[in-house]
Amino acid sequence: MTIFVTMDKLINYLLEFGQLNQQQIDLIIRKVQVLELKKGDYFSEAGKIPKQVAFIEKGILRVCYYNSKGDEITKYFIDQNNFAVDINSFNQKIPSSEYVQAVTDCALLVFSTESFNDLSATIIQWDGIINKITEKALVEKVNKLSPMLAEDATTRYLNFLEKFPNLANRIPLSYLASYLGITQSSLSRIRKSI
Amino acid sequence: MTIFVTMDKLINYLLEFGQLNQQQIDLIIRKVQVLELKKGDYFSEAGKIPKQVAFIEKGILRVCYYNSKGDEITKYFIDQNNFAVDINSFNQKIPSSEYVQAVTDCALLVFSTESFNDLSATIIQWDGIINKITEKALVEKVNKLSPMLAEDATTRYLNFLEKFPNLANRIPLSYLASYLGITQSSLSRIRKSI
DNA sequence: AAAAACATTTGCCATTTGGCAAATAATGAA
DNA sequence: TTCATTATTTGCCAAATGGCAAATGTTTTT
Repeated sequence: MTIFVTMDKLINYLLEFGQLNQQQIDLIIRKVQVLELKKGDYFSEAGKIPKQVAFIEKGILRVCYYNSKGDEITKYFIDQNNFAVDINSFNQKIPSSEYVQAVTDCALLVFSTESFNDLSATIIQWDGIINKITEKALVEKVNKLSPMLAEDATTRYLNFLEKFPNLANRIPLSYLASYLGITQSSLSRIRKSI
Repeated sequence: MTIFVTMDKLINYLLEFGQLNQQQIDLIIRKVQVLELKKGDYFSEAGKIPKQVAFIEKGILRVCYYNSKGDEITKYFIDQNNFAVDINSFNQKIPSSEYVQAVTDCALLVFSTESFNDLSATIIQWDGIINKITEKALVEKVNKLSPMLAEDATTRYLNFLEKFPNLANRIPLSYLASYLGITQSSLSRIRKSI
């Protein structure tokens, strides 16, 4: 069964960062492939060179890695209507130490590296738009992570609830706990106390 | 008394991110102003639209803000040989809610917004170089912040010592404690226990 | 040098969070 | 449905960190 997916969200998103005429928009749409992931599927895996850039049309991804103690840590979640790029290795063509997993069923709009480069060569505004998008995404991550250190676990959990209201009860506790920097049991107790 | 400052570090830094011919380099050098800050001086202040971009030739800056409880929080430190830009408001021309302060005596190489725009218009590679620099700086911040949540305070302190070996004892405890997400007294105890 | 202002350490105790294992609940497979 | 697997909750106690105020140490000013 295939879900009905349009390019509208992607195009509107791109247009927030720069102008594109209809011809350019058509070109972009032709380079996109729809990829559907089931909850739990991987979009990219550690140790491989990530070769794709994706716009999340629907669903939520998480980026994670194993720390030195061997615990799996969720570095951050990426909500729909955002791009998912491996910030560490997309540019450098080095293997990633992180992997990207679907937290819920997802519909992704995927650009292969080649299409991406084609667009960069064909559409003069492309690089500028992508840079703005990347910078904005990174700034948001910094702004989200930075205050977390100064807040206690309960506050961090409440903030998460605000950002992803209907997610907290649909994902494994372990995903969320490692993102919040606490253990599963602590998160369980925090939940109870609210 | 004026300290002797050359443009070498700045130019070498820029050249890591793109090619520049001698004529372009001269142009850049002509746009730069040397600004010396004493320990404790402010480079930019909250509530104002930051109008400058600076390369830290020597010294260390910190970016900080007041949280909802009114505590002053050090968001991050910026070491010499890096650019200091207000990531939130440089592009948007909105007032910053953060301020930037010299943690040690500093020598900054400052571009006014106008010079910066001139260079952008004159040197074709300029925007690309600056984008790469900005992205790299942001990625480093994310990568530094993200694991901090998963580590205990002692580990965070030890990591800081590694990154800024000769700084920890020369700055107020409060700067460092708020960066590490703990109280002054806790940091004091952690120090003792090492 | 003395005083004042500021920064750091310490004691005491409360609160938060972790670690581990067992109990319970939820999910998925046969 | 029933069994097996996996996820979550809970109890118990230990460890980490916070809050506050007093003591001590350091720096700056007069």
